[in-house]
Amino acid sequence: MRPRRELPKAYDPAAIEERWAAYWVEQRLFEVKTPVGSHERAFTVLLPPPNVTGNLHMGHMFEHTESDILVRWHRMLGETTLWLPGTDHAGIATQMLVERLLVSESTSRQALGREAFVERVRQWRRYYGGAILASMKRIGDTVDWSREYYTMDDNLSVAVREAFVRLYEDGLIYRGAYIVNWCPRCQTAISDLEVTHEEQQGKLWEIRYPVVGAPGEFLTVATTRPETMLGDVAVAVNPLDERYTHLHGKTLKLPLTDREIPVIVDDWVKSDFGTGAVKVTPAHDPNDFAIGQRHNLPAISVMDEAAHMTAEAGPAYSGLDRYDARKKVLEDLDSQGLLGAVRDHVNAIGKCARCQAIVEPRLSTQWFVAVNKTPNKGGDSMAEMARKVAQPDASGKKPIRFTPENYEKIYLEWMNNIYDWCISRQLWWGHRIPAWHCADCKQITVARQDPTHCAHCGSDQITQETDVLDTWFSSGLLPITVFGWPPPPRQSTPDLDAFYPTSLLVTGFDILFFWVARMIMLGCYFSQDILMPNGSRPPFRESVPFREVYIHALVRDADRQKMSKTKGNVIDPVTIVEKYGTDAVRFTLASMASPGTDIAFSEARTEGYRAFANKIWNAARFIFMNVERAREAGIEVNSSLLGQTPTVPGSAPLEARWIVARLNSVAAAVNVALAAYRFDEAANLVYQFFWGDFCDWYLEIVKLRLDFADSANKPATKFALTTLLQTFESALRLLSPFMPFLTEELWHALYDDQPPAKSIALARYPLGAAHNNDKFEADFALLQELIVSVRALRKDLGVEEKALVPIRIRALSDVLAFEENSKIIQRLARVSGVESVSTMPEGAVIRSTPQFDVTVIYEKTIDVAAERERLSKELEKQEKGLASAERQLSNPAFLEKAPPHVVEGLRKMEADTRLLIEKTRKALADLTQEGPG
RNA sequence: GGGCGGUUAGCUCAGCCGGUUAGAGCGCCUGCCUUACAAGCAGGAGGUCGCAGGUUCGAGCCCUGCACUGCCCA
Repeated sequence: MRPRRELPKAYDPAAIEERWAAYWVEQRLFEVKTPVGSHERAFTVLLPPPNVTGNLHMGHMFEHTESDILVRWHRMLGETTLWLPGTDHAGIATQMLVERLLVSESTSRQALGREAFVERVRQWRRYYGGAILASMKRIGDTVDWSREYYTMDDNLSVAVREAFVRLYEDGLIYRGAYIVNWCPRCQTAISDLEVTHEEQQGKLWEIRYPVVGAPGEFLTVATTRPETMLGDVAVAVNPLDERYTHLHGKTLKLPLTDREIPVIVDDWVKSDFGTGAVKVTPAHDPNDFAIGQRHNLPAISVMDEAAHMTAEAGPAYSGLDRYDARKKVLEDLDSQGLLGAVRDHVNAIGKCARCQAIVEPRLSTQWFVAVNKTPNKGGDSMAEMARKVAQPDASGKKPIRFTPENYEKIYLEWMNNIYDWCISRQLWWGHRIPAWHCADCKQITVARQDPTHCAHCGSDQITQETDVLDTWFSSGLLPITVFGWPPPPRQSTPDLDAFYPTSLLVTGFDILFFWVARMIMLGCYFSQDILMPNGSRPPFRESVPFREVYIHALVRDADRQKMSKTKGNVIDPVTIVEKYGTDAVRFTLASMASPGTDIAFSEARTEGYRAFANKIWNAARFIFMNVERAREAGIEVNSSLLGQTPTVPGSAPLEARWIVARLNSVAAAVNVALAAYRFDEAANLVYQFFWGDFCDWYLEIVKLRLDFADSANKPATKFALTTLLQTFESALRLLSPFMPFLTEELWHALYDDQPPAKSIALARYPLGAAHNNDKFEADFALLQELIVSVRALRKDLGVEEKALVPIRIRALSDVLAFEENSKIIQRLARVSGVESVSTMPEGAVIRSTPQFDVTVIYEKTIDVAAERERLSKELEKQEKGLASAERQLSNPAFLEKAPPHVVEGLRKMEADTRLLIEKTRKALADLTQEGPG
């Protein structure tokens, strides 16, 4: 063993991170060949495709940190581990961005034409679309870059088309006129999920509609959107509302137009809202649309794609923007005396999630997936399948497990109320719908290959549908398409066999419905048709796209505010990474990631974890220094002894037995924590072990053993050095998933650049032994307690930091009396000599535990008042504890009902506390007697 | 309006589905440049677990109500 280089005194992440990041990619360490014929299950994770238009933000950093920790952990457990990266084409976002670019070039997509525009987007994506992928490389994500996918790749596009055609053939895709959420800025339909609702102070206007044939009589309606009245086709009232019974079946004159509209009755109308009479505009409101359907009413569109009034709105309004139209409508109504009361009214307004434009409900013809419909070929509807994933199957297990558990409920709640999914978008960028409209017979031809003739009448007057598919349609298919779907008929593909279902999906709550639910619906639906080798359908639990879903939290700023560009509180992870190092940022995020709680990202914490990295760095410097000294003394540790968790004989020094025991129990606990997605627990365990145990105690004691003098006991020195190296090497592996850069650097250095594998990420993770470590840990805890007591006594007595002082111990345990251990006490508590006595000297200032009393021999007197206060406080606490213990122990019901170990523990506590109280009282009395005042 | 979550030390959070005297990191106070580390070492202060009831031998944890707060859906 000969560490190759002197390490700089302070850890500088910038000096090593880019080098290792590049090394991991260049060496193709995390590429996975498809295992063939293996029955071992691979650990497979599909990365939620980041938006090609974006940059890495804190949310990604967090998601990737958690994913990478799990992926590295599984890989180090020896599993075939595949983390699959890629990007989706983000239809609306990308098109918006490129269109904006075109505007700056004084052109437009319309001027370019569809083909040229699409080519332009492809170009843009090639040059600028990889920002997040580049950042992923920089932060060390161990994905398999050889399998990177892009949803617009040819093979994936073919798959998307195949999926569409199959669903169409199965009767699950239809085209229909519906009210959709229309973004007048993006000029496309968007799904319900892409609309965000905001409360806003608006107004509720009352408008008087004259009753036909009853001069001077009006029916007053209330509306938040007066401009849509131009498209009214009826006024509805509740059938039970007696105020309007006399108007049932009457006709009204629609103001500002020359139309007459009927009064209809419908249960949906709430009598206590507004005036109890609601105008019905089927073309511009989803509820009105439903009423229109029920009552066979026409729908009149008074706005166009850009939310400008159409000719249908009448010559006075045609061409006006919707808000200008509102103003004018109100003015005109007012001037005709038809405007009634105006009230303030808070209403929720829908905005486009992409561009923030106010969404306009719009009647248009769109393509839908019928998620609640039984397919032609039989079997469950998509929604039924999607609900089944959360129900225990014959084996008693749920096909998909959600973490945190409550997301299962949220998921099911949505799935139970799901509507048909609008999958068409009026964009140019995306998968164009493979449907052709026939000019002659008006029928639709849907085909895998571009057709030349109508499948119904044979006409060649066919044109392709101009709409493209919702991006989520293609990303919903990813769990199967990335593995080569569609396979040849009724067969599978090697990748599907090896990797489907994937093991885990790590994602954010915000795309639970957008993406997770769609993957489940589409994944279950299509994989049911992939027959097993024996020709039967796969069991349902093998059809799900992933076995586990882990929903991570949201990263907020230090004040718990959601990060947003408009607030200007966005923390750029790359900036933070450059400042503190990737490892420190990763560790911060991991240590704060307790399930179900959002993270308030704190730079102070990151600073703390940079200090942690530095601590480990310096521990390594110390160790390497000693390896060098050992070599000079002719002691060398063979590197083949490293690489596994050390074991030590019972005859080894206490600190060696202890640190190995700690390593084992911590490693075991870390594995348990990671299995439960408790990143915070896992990180804190490693932190505590490395700093609190290894550095603060073990290293300080091991200094005693690293004696390289000629006169030294060489085998003992060599043993100490070996255990030190083994423990450190194991601890590096334990830490590696959390701090991959630092551990990679030190691991290579430890092996003098001749490590047993190309990367620590390919070494084995410490599992920890289950054997009983409690004895060594308890023995050592006693020693620690003694040392801390002496240090505290020294402070109380005002002993100078450097001074060595003798101590006296009265100990019940022989652990404290061992010759070897007294050396430890001397070094760590700066003691010149340990005297073991059977009674404590009278009047000495003493620290006591049930196990021992200790005093420091020093002439200086202590601050009597402070000491009295401390002792009194302690006594009070002890007495309180004793009282509570006595209360319980004297309660027969407690003795009868409480489990034995609790009663037992409380008895011991009671006895210990009694002893301590006695000691504390005596100390107080002595203090009063002896104290100079 | 419906649903879900949160309220524990100055701050950010744990507290393993009821069990001994409630923990951590950061911050704070005091003393130390002890040759791995001042991004450090050592010692310390700090909490009636949001409020009010209830269940229990036993409640930070379970139940009810209230207050405050966040999120999702309509």
